[in-house]
Amino acid sequence: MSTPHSARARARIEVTAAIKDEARRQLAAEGAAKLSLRAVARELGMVSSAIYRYFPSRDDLLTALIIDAYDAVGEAAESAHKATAGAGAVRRWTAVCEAVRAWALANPHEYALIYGSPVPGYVAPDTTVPAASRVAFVLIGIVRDAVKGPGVTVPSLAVELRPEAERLSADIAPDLPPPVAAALVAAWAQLFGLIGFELFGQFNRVVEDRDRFFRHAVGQIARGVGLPDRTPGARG
Amino acid sequence: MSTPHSARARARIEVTAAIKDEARRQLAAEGAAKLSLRAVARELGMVSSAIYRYFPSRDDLLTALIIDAYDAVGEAAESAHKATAGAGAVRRWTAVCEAVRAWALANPHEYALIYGSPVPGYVAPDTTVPAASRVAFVLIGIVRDAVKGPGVTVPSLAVELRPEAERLSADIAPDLPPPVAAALVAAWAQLFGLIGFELFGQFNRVVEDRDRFFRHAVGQIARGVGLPDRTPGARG
DNA sequence: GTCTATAACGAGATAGAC
DNA sequence: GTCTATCTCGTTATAGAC
Repeated sequence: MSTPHSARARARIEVTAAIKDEARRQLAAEGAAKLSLRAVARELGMVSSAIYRYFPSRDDLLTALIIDAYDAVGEAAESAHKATAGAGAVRRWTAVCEAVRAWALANPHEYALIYGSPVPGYVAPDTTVPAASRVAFVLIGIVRDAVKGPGVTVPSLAVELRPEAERLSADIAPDLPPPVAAALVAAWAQLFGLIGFELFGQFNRVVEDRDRFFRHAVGQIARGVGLPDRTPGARG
Repeated sequence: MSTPHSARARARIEVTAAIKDEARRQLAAEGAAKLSLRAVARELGMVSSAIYRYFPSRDDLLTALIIDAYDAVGEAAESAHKATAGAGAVRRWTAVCEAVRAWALANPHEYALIYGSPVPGYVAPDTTVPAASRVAFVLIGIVRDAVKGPGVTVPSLAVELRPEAERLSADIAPDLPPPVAAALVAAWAQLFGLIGFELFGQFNRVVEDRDRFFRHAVGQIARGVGLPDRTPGARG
């Protein structure tokens, strides 16, 4: 019960990967709404009932694809974050945003799966939350580091938003001043507004030099959060 | 050729509206990808081929729904714009953004149809462009008016984005300074980032007081475009 | 001319018997 | 795991009612 086990385990991993790959192909071709276990099985030359050994339901396959997608963007963001260690806050912010955008442009259908319209009849389970939070955590990390140093401008905050800002700060980043936490959450949403508009065609016939436009826009967003253009003593 | 024509015309309008209503119901239930002419016809008690007298193809029905949705948000935005005539620029901006958000919350499936993931296999024809531009035109109008008066802060603009900003200004609003035009396009995308995140569930367990959060965030965005908090001599 | 109904095509999904 | 009978779909051709 030693080799058979590991051989079986290896086979299982391979088949699972093949199923997900084929499912991603269908995602691109037909959309998440029409993802069908039968079609995946057919394309893989297996019988439909065999798939259920790997994914108990269509929704479970969808969930796996969603988690994979969130992990992929998250990893792209984390890589850019590590690669710019020591740079100024706005530069790091921009690099991370550009990494997220680059991933989105390279994987538009997976982007649509996680940040686009909800799939009818599907509700994402809580298991997706950790993967879904990775990009946000990277952005929080950048701001957290910047707040430790000088040059951060705490944005203004209307009194009526104070309670919400304090709750946000306590929930997601206790070391951030509430106005910064609130601005950061808004910035996070705005970043994906830019990416979504480009990806889903709203920028067609409007924005042409999209690389530069994006870089400029996310820089503006970063300054809106209060990040300093240059951190004194930092490289970059 | 007087009464028979108008009676027929009236019937035609009614049937067309019934088809679209039923199609919208299916949009909400199954998503745009699964919108089916046959199902619409069945639910309406007509035979599938009869629908073709009203919509030459499934894609044409989709296009009609898309144009209707764009027109509906556009009208909501235009109403809010008119209702705040004479008020300060940030206040008008906020009112228009809130009207768009309110429409989106009230019509989530139609919002997803126009601002969410593209429908697989469907490409929107150029006929959708005028309706799709209405919200943007309202936002442009607010900024245009503000620029005529005092208090507008022209945002900074990196040299590398100058050509694109000048092109944008020339294309969409020749009377806006290029940095303002560029900031406005970014703001436009960011607005829908906020709405999309709320609607598509990214704010679940994150933002609670969403009305106030949204109002605050779009105010920040408006200031990023350079709009003055108060226009001297203006009501509001 | 305008509409509805019948029937059919080719393609694909699905359920169940075996 | 396979096969078949029965569904769905978009779309078209055709015939007839108003």
